[in-house]
Amino acid sequence: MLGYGRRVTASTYHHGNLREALVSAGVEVVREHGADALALRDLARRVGVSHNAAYRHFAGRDDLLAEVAGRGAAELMGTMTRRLESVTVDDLVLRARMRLAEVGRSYVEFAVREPGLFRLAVSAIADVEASPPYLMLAEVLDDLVAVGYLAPEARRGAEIACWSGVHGFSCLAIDGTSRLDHDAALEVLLTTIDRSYGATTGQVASPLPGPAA
Amino acid sequence: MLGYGRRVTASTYHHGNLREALVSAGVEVVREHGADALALRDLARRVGVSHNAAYRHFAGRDDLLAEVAGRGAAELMGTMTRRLESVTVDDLVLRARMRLAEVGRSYVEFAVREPGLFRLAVSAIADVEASPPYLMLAEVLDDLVAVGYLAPEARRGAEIACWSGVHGFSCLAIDGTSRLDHDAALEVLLTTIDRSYGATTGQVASPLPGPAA
DNA sequence: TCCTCGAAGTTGATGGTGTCAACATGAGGG
DNA sequence: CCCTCATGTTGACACCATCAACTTCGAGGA
Repeated sequence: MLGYGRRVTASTYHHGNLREALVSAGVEVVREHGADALALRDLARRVGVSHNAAYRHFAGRDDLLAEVAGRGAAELMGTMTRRLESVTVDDLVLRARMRLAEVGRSYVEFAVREPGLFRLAVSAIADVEASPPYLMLAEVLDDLVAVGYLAPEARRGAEIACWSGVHGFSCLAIDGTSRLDHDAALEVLLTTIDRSYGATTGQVASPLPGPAA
Repeated sequence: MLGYGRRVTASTYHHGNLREALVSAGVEVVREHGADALALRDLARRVGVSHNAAYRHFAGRDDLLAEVAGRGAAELMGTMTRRLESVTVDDLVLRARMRLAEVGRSYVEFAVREPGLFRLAVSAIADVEASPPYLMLAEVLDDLVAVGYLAPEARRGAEIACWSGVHGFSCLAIDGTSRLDHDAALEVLLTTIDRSYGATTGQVASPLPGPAA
């Protein structure tokens, strides 16, 4: 037997599940107070184990933080994927445009909803051009070219341009003390990008439908 | 006399200049190692004063950090202003477009050159819509409308959209481990914005001149 | 069945940090 | 000339990360 599923509330010497318990406690702390507030000793206390127990499962604080960052990134991509799939429109061009906008909206909304996890996840991105958000954008942008809305000559580097826009908006919205969350501002940003891309194929910007509401 | 200009290397009991010495030491630390690495005790050591001396001039670590953030913000605005004024082109429309691009370039370049100060300065922004970068963008965008490149209907919210783009690019470029500094990517972003604004008045995007080089 | 061996958890120490409280100094105004 | 009080100092406390040495206990072989 694999030794998991230890009996509840039994204070065994061996926790049996420490690694997972620490990570999920870590996620909770980062969610509520940010990555700076994560302390190994505090986590150990919460889980009911002594300080230093964590060192049997993680090389140190940074290692645990990296694991938490992974959870955050996974959560972000999960919600983005769901939102992408929720776009159901028949017109191919409109559908592609709305998918791009929805990627941006879901990204920003996650950042605002989970600033702690968001900041940590982003700070852990090693290779920008190999990261999940980049790859998702790449797909959506390819589609935009395929349906004839974005000109192939303007395709190169579009991932970074789009990501920069929504990422910067997210940071401005959650950084510092004042919150800029005005939905209208985000729609302006998304419209700006959409208009620019339409212009590459001479299409006048028909208004982009707003959020699903 | 104002008690300043104390004699060099004289180990007086009263430093005479502690506040300034602490702040500039703080700027140096943040510049080289980031805000997280700033420790009051370390600063005191560098300045040759005992721990706790700083508490005669600052309420605590956060207070000192705020002062350093102010210095960073001032430096950022200084370089941006100089770069803005360096745009000397006769054609009014082209000049306005280049000024917008130059705001973006100088912002990103500062972030890449001084990531520690940049991050700290941005994190200290209290009211986004009253911050110096926002106000500078507002001026440039007003100009863009005045010369007939940006349509008045598309003017609203443009500060946030532009700032989001360059800010996000900056963050992606300096965050995490891998650096994305590819100049070409920034030009793509600036072109995307420029094209979008030109489209609002039906102007086809004549290529935007690259960096002064 | 028993025994051992190593993974998992514990205790303790070291050196770092921010911050409070009480004390010491000495420069400048009365 | 001396007194005052802003400016520095010393000491203490409570945290923290991390290393080293010790303890426990579960699983697998004899």
